Amino acid sequence: MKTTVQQAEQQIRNAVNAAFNSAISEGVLPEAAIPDYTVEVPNDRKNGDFAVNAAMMGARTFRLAPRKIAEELLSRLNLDDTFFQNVEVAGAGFINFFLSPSFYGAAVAEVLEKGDDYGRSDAGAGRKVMVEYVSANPTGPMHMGNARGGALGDCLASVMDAAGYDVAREFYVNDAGNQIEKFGLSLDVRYQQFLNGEDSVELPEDAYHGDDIKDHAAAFAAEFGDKYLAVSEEERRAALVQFALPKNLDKMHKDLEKYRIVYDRWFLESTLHESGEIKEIVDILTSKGLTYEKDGAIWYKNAEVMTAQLLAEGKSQEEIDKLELKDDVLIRQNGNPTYFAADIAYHRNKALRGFDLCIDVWGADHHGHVARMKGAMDSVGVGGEHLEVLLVQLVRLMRDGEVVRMSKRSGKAIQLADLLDEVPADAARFFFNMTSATNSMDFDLGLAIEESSKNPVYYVQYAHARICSIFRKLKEEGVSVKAAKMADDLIHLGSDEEKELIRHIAAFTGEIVAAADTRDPAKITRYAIELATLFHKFYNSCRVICEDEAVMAARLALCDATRITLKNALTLLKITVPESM
RNA sequence: GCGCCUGUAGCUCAGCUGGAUAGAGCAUCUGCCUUCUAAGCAGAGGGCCAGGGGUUCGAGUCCCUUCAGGCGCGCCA
Repeated sequence: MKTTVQQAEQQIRNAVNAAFNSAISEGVLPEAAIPDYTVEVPNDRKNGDFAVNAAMMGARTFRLAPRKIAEELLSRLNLDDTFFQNVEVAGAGFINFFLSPSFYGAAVAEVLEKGDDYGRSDAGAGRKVMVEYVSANPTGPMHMGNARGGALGDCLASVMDAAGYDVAREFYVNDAGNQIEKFGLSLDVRYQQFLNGEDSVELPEDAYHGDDIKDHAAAFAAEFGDKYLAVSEEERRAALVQFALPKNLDKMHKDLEKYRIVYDRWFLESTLHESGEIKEIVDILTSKGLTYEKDGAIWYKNAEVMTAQLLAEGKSQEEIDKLELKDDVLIRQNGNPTYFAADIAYHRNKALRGFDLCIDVWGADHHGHVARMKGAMDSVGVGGEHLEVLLVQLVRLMRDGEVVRMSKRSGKAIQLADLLDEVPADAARFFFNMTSATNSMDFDLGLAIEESSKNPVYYVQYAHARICSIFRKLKEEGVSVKAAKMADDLIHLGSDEEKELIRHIAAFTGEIVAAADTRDPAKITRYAIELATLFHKFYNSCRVICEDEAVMAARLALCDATRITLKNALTLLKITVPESM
């Protein structure tokens, strides 16, 4: 079912196309294809509610001045039975359309009718999409980058769901491989240091230096004493990992839940090792002649694959040479598969589960792996075009105007949990979702904590609470108003403030689709802010509770439509919608 | 050196597949509560859209180039 805005746009296209056809058949315009024009919303309302650039686009093919074409079209435009009451030619040849009251009534009625479903559409046509995000290393606590990636991935998943995709949320747990060995080693050293003193063993530079490791070791020692000093190093480390890893994962679950992120599935990397899927990857690549042995390791011919791909894309050999493409190790000299090998297996696994599209949210520092991952997916026969990587630029944490380093290993990192202790989840999610992922951002911790009441999230929530307050007051006073739900009842919504508010409300569905298409859920955050602004303006200029019952009924309907839209937008972002503040 | 991202108001950021006079919040200043929530509204100041070329009816937006900043180029993940 088309939204009111879509109907309006369709009406414009029908009228313009019909005008073109009759102008051509009358011989006023030469025989030619109708140009590919756009229907857009002008910045300045003086230029109409919608504008069409067809005359300019057609100037060349019709060999006529845009203005002249526009005039000819204008005289042939039929606006009967449309949402438009007026058209004009302006500027370089724009054809500007002005909405009639029927549109505003229809738009509000649409919201009231759809309620909680308002904003949802079937634009995504049920395509199966997986959004994988955060996927933080379980060897330590989550940091600010995870907080941003989490907000982005989670809201993107919601937005795509609302846009009609069949969405699954997933967390990839790196519970195997090198970093787990390093985790075990670090725990082991701390365990020995705890029992035998700081100087008994030295913690290697590249091990995990965070306090969380010490805490785990101490807890382990408290439970098992020095029992594990007697067993083999291998056994000791395995026991330590088995002790600490579930605790970390449990903490991650809890922290993310506090952040309102709940996954459909936590996918364990270890299952890929156990199932033999990683070995399968190596076998497939080997059977295609894409591996070789060197220095006791098995390598993947990334350079060869990438070169072929880039040549096919039209790149010159010279340009490709400059990239200095390198091959990658799949199986290390020690027999352990690399992260890369496991990751290929994981992405193949996703594709085989039937997802049409897999969106990975990665930190921007991983961008160098995007192309080779897609290439590798092609190589194992699951099509790299099904993978889309969303790179989130890094968050720079500021405190008192100074940059705080975010190294997980420094032990001084600000963790997601710390953030959520100080900043409400509403504010954190909203803040991280105001800036598009392509932009790096500064998160001023002091500002977020001390001045959180200045956060725009309150501004938006306040608009909602204000509306609820109006309805509450009516109820308290026992005033009953005949519901204005039909477009005809809403004819009284005629002020500029009312019309602007309605136009913005009417754009909600399209905004969600745009946010899904561009993978930019921050659009919805900004949409909500704008919606709140327009409501506050309306509220200050138009009294809702007033003498004229018909006006009051119409304005209450508009308030309700605004409330519904605000609620749906914030709910999409998993931000609470208070009824009073 | 090569690659990715970024450069718009004092600060943080919008600006949809190129459209008409470049926008908002914060900050600064001035007004508005005896009537629905002042966590609000109205108004003011503040800009060679980093610089330079090009493409066309038209460029903040597309292409080339220079400069500046961030990130990455491991048998790390």
